[in-house]
Amino acid sequence: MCATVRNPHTPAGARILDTASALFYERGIRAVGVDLIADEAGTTKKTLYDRFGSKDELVAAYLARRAERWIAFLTDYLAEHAPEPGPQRVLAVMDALKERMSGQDRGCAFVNAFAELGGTDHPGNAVIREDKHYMRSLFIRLVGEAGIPDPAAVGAHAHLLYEGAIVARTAGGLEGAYDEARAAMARLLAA
Amino acid sequence: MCATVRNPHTPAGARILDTASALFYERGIRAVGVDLIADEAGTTKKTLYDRFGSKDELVAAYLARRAERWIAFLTDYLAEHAPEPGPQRVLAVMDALKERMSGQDRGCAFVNAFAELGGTDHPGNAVIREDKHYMRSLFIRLVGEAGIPDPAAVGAHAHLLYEGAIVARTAGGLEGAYDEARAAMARLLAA
DNA sequence: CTGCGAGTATACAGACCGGTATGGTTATGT
DNA sequence: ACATAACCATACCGGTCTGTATACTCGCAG
Repeated sequence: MCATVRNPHTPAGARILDTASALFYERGIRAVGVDLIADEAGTTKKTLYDRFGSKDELVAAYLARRAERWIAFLTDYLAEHAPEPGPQRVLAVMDALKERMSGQDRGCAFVNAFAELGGTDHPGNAVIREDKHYMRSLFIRLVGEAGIPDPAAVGAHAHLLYEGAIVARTAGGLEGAYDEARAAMARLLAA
Repeated sequence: MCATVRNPHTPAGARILDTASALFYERGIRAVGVDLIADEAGTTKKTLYDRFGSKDELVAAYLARRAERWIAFLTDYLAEHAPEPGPQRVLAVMDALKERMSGQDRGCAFVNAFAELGGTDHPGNAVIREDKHYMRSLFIRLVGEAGIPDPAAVGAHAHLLYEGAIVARTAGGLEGAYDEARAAMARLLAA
């Protein structure tokens, strides 16, 4: 029963998802074939298709897990470094981002995926939008909890700085982008 | 003589570049094959390779011309709508962006290209960085000419809002992103 | 009139793509 | 003891990928 939905939570399935995630992020989705993924994961294409059904669904699983892990990291980071509401808690999101992205120069996985999948009916597109909307509403919530007026607008502005920083740092190669975005955010919150 | 450098400025060469540009932007670089480009341009692969040498060089030509045209559009827009230095001239960049991107929901061509080419030695990568650096220094210059203190920092902040707006609007599907970025920019310039 | 650049048309090479088929092995739980 | 899930190994399918080869036509400038 349940022929369409597979269970990827097996040792080989985990290896496949780990390998695919690294390769997709590092080289791009279309640049990585299923043969390579199976090879690098020390398994076979048969197992890959038994676990995930198709490359598209594997891509969607990659994006979904990446979003899940980033949110978990961010939540933990905020709880530890900025547990109290206030402007510092908003700025701590940028600190978390900077720490998370250190050593990763391939930018935002969701923006990159959008570049390859956008405009199609690929199952990954829903995950991409979901991530952006989550970050947007997180900023709005944090700004509101900080007692800053007009949190919908100011939170949106903070979110734009967050997104812009990732692009500027990676595609633009501008090394100070995360610090700049944090400074701009502080300025906006104080205005 | 001059075997490596071809001259793409011929009728068929122009058709190929036009067709390739539209397809690359709309569907992504790796998703579009040279056969399709030649077909849609009403010519042959032979001619494509005679004019551009390789797909990689055609991609680089696509990016270079896109940057060139955007800068020309932006320069004209500023000269017409905000000829005098001042904060309004900085904000006019966002107006130009909004007008330019109306009807185009596939985001920044350079960010998209970075998603597919980043981390390689593809000739297009230089064009990508060049564009981001141009926009960065343009913002710094405009902010400086407006007489605003610390133009290096404030210009950088404006640039981050600019980049973030494109991502939020396209990958994130957030329709008000350009207006939000303009408002945030005004707020920053006034602070 | 002749040489050349530009273009058309078609076929091919060699690799890689996503996906399927067949068949055998091992571990586990009933 | 027997089914089942998970896995490995290998071969294959039709299609597409970038890039090259061959051979022809046309217009133009020296």
